[in-house]
Amino acid sequence: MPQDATPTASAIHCADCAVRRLCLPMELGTADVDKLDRIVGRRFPLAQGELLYRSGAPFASLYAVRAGQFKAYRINRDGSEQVTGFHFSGQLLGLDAIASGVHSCAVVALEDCAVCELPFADLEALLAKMPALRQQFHRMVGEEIARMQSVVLLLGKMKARQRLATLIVRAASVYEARGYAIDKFQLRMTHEDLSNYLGVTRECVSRQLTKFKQEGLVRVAPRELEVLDLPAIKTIAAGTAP
Amino acid sequence: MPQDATPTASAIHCADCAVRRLCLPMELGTADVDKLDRIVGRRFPLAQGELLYRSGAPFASLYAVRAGQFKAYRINRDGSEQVTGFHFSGQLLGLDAIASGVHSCAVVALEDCAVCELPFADLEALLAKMPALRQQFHRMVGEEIARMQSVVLLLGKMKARQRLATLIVRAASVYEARGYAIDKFQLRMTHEDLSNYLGVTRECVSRQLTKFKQEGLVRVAPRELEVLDLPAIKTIAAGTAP
DNA sequence: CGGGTTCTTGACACGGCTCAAGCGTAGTGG
DNA sequence: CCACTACGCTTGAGCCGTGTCAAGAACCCG
Repeated sequence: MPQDATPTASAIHCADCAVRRLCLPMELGTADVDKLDRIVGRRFPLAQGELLYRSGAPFASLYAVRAGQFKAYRINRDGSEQVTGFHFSGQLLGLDAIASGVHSCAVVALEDCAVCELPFADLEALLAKMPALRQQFHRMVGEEIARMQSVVLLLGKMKARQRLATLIVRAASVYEARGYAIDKFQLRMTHEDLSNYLGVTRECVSRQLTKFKQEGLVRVAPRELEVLDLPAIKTIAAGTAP
Repeated sequence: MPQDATPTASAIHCADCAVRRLCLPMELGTADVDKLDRIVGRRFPLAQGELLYRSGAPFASLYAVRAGQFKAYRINRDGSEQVTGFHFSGQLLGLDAIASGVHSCAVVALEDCAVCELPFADLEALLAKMPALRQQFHRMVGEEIARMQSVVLLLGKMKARQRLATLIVRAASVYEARGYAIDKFQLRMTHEDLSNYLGVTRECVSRQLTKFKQEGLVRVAPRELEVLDLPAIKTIAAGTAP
């Protein structure tokens, strides 16, 4: 884990952050954002492949993603890896450790990223004083639970084709919320990670993608996906069409 | 949803509750438990099959389970049901609605149950004033997230046999934490619900249970399960043995 | 006792897993 | 600049676990 902030770190503030509308500041007033800004610890970059924290690390802080994509995963007893989610700018990382005080997941940067550290003790103290912040925090925690529930739905009920379609639809909406084009985006994760997350094999992801390609729904470039027919993919994701 | 508390409801307090060690009061001091006790709204029973709340209902309160078992489920667009979890005494229900303000799941009583209503606005106000309660609340929210993660793991990586073994192990630990025998317990849910939760078919659950029976690991009576060889089942659940 | 629900069991089909080989691209070092 | 390697992706063949469909048994409740 990197120990130092970048030289420009002190110039970055929540008030100017590109993703403040998606992050804890959300609808907070200027004064409240300032107070939040003051408890933020280090704001630092992570290079692709670097670990934000590893599984088993003691919990001290939450991390807000300012830029980039992350992968969260667990290591099972048998040594196998389970990807529990992909995380984007504006999201909070580390919520799963609040209960036990230990990070149950490891989190790794899928590209060059930037995060803000939120020492949990300070955040808790601030939550006590600021009802609006408390509401936002509970909102984000609730969103994390809702997100997990939708993953359960995906893994419990869908076939491979529908799972992949669902992932594409979600990726599109994630990029849309961040102001990017929804019809062409970069999938930073490998098929390996993708398949792990979707609960199928690498080969299966590859085959399903090939099918989508043949049906003219997507165009695939290395590490990039162009969505040609989002409505059709949405139909597949909804399960109303095969 | 029932509208009236039982005649004896006013006599019930958190301080005397059988599951206070598992619920929000946990390690709180007497004074703090009293304050929590005062914001608890209705404490009421639910008959088997009654809905605590339905999907889409506006969120106003969390519910603490005082006694009994619940099933939480979603209805997909195509009308199918997805069981998202089973809930026991001491657990908080409704956390998934904090983000959106609307319950995304419905919750139904699998047997005669009793719950305590926690108006969320009141709880929030109390959280601001009581650091210890805040900590407990965050702990329980974190546990919910961790619980969901383990479901994701189950659905994403395990075969049917391992899933069922995992469910039995968890049920045993749930009953143990509540002071019941770990080797003989009642499964209030139908195979239908069980299979739905585990992401397999009814028939598959039945077949796997039959196998366990043949191997001398369990004995099955209607709606009841006797665990004969918990260590063996734990081994299966861990994935180290088939 | 009777009617509906729940559970069991069998036969068969199919989706996805496994194993294996081949391909393309990026990065490395001579 | 071009092997050479490493890694990720694609594609195929065969098999196994589950889903599906169907029938019957057991159970529960009125």
